[in-house]
Amino acid sequence: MGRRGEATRERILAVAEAIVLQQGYSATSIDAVIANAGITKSGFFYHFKSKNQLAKGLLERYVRQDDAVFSRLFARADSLSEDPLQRFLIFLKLLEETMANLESNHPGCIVAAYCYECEQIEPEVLAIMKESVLSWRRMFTARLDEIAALYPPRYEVVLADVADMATSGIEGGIILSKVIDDKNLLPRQIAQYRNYVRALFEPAS
Amino acid sequence: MGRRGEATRERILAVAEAIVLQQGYSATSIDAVIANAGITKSGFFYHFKSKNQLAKGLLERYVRQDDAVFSRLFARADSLSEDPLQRFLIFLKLLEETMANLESNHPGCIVAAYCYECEQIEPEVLAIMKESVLSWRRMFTARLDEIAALYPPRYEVVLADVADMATSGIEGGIILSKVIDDKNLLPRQIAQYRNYVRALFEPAS
DNA sequence: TGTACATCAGTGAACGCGCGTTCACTGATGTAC
DNA sequence: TGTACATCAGTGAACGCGCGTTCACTGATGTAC
Repeated sequence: MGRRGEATRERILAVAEAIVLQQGYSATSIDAVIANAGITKSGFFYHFKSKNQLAKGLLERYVRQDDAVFSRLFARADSLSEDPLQRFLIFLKLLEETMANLESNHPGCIVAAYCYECEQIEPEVLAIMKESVLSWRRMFTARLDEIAALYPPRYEVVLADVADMATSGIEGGIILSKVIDDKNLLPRQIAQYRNYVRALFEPAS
Repeated sequence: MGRRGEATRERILAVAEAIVLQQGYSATSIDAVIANAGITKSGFFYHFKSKNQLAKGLLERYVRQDDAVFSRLFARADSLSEDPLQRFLIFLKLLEETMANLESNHPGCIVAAYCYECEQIEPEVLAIMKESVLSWRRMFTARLDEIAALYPPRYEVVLADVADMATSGIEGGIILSKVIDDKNLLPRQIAQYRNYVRALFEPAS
């Protein structure tokens, strides 16, 4: 695998992702992908042995980009405060702003798209989805552990559940914002989650 | 439209819903539906003029059943308390229990499934989806309005956003519970939302 | 630096299967008189 | 109550198109000597 065809592969993935998020994986024909990528069908099969390998490539790319955004925002938040609660709240604010600054609706999450077509997706790819969700849980839980050590939570909660609520709220927010076509809905949902984190941990003044 | 074929129509819808929630709408072939429903292809087209009419029928049926569950739980909650906040909290507890008592994972939401295949769905059906989400918003907002009139919220919030968070949390919870295959995740997410409502409105003791 | 060969990054044509839809039909049930 | 007709609730066969995949090929780029 040299580096000559990398640009073509990336173009295929970018084009395919946009189609998958609007048509679903099953309804995304290779013909539609190659038409938009400016390549022939055999060219496609040079880069991906099968359509399910495309599915795998799309997921890996999505998760990688997602992780990059989270890392960037957490790094920025960490540079602005020493307090774990403030760091997390700043992160959520930055995430909210990032989502608010998208030119249009969030295009969607590959994990959620595949989730509703799971029998079309190979077990190997489903396993990657599961691992991704669990890694998001670990990432948020680690932050919440630090917070809870300093600020005892207002209610008895399992911190993994509070962590999942971030992912869950984003997934749900994306769906609602797509369905009612309101690009502000997702950032507003993130703001609600931020309120919850404040309410849980912020000491009564 | 007599009542003789009603049972067949319902059987088609029930069978199709299960397939759609696991394969997606596009990958749900009429062949698969009729095989499970024990009917011929022409029999199918007697009940539904096209595949997209099946999509419409599935959505209408799903929303009707969903509304029935919400109405039932709200009626039960209303019978147990006079206080609007307590009523809403009881409703959420009942919803949590209902979801926890499902024998396995929540099978999924038709609105969410269609949302990620929106270009395969006719505009008329997409409009019904939007209207459904907005009706859920109205239903929850009405409750929250009553609550906020009695209990001033802890933070400045738009009540419609708090209302959306219920729907959003359910949609997100369904996705996560399917992806990591944990049927407890959805009820636990509802419990988190309940915590948020408490934290927002419950007066400090 | 030139040549020989290997690999990379594709092309073009063909395949067989499954899909949604149509059409002419039919037996069972309901309705009018 | 019996008969004539209409509608209901389907059946069975055929259709054409689009799909994912394969195969034999090819020109451009890289590597060894």
